[in-house]
Amino acid sequence: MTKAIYVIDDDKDLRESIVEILEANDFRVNSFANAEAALETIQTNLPSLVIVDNMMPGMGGMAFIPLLKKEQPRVKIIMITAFSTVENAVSAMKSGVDDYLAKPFSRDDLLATVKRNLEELRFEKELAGPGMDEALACLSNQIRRQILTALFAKGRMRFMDITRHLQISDHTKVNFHLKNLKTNNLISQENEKFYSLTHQGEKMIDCLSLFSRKISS
Amino acid sequence: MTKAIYVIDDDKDLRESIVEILEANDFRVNSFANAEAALETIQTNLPSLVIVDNMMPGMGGMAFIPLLKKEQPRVKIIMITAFSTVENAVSAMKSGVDDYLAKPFSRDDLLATVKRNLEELRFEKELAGPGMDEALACLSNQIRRQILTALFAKGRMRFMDITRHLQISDHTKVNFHLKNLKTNNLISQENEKFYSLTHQGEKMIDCLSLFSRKISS
DNA sequence: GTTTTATGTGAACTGTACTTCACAGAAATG
DNA sequence: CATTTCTGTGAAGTACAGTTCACATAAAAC
Repeated sequence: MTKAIYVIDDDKDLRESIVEILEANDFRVNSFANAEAALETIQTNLPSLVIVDNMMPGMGGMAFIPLLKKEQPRVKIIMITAFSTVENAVSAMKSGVDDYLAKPFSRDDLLATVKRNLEELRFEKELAGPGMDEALACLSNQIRRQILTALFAKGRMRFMDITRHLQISDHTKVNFHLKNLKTNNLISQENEKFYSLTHQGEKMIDCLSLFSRKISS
Repeated sequence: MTKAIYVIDDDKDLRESIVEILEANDFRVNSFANAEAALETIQTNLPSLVIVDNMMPGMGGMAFIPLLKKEQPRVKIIMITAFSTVENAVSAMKSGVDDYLAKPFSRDDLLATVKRNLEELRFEKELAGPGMDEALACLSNQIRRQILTALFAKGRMRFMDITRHLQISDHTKVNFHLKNLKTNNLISQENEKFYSLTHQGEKMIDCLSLFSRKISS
């Protein structure tokens, strides 16, 4: 379920040639002759990337960007500029333009720019994902990491075994962190007794080990 | 700078044969005929692993363990048991014994057990390291991750560019997280203007990307 | 040169993570 | 059966992370 690319340009020839190039590379494209038309469709079909000419009759590209961002904040915007001048580049950057295509541009320029921005978007989405906050916060506690490594080494342990292994006098503290780990699906409890790592938990051990190597190197 | 292994056994023959095996494998070994002698030395030369017989005249292995743990909480303890009975195994586990060697044991038994426990220790130390807490806590915030990915994509950005890119209205919030990232050496600021990723920061991007793949898989 | 934008600092406030304490039923142990 | 150990829950308190607000100075724009 890849999201759409919008192409917005009043120049029919250029617009159709862009659409043709993108569709030949299996992108899903919607094209519009002006910004107003694009805004009408945006509610029903959110784009992940927009290619827009900054010089257009009616609403120009610059006026269009804030409205677009309001509907789809994470969209990537590529602006087509007639002359690659410094002034509009700076002001457009401030409005949230992510990339430029200076006319004239080649087929390869277009494809490279589009692909690069889509890749950036994928990357940003990946790292902003909702699970990341919880997972990293869960691992950012030393006691919880110690529980994970203990379970990794011993395989399965009972509650008080873990508590003693960590040399923690207050067992309720351990219980707190165990619940946290269980909530995050890193450990599981069998028969109301033995705690052990889940598959997710084992993967986190991998991550942590790689992590510490990166940090110390 | 590898830490020492203590061998504590009143049986002179067994003790010396253990020492010989370990030293032949390049371990640094201190040997003692009784627990009291070991405790005298422990202050000046902290062991990372202790092999102790549980049946000894004077202080037995069981009484020795809490005193040992008090001095060196993270030490790994391997207990030599005459008969591998269930009862003392359970009670010793509760005292913090990490592993057993049931008499008689082979040279390979000994070496495998020692190596396994030292490896466990190294692993635990690695993941409990002081830098891990801060690094993971730093990355557990979505805004900070977004800053990192933005800097990764754009290379270098000014303060307000970052703020706008994240669509955050309150710039002081961004400043807060920037300071945090700077404190953790993930980003740096050149010429009082441009922020960019440090080498550490780039490595964290790697980690995060691997991390998200592990989580979603 | 006046105004706006950029880039911050420090204090107050808020919410969340973590700890500690008091208690309590189930299980094991003697 | 009495007692200790195991395994928890829930409330209260504490520390820290994160937010928001008020303000301030330097640079840029007009």
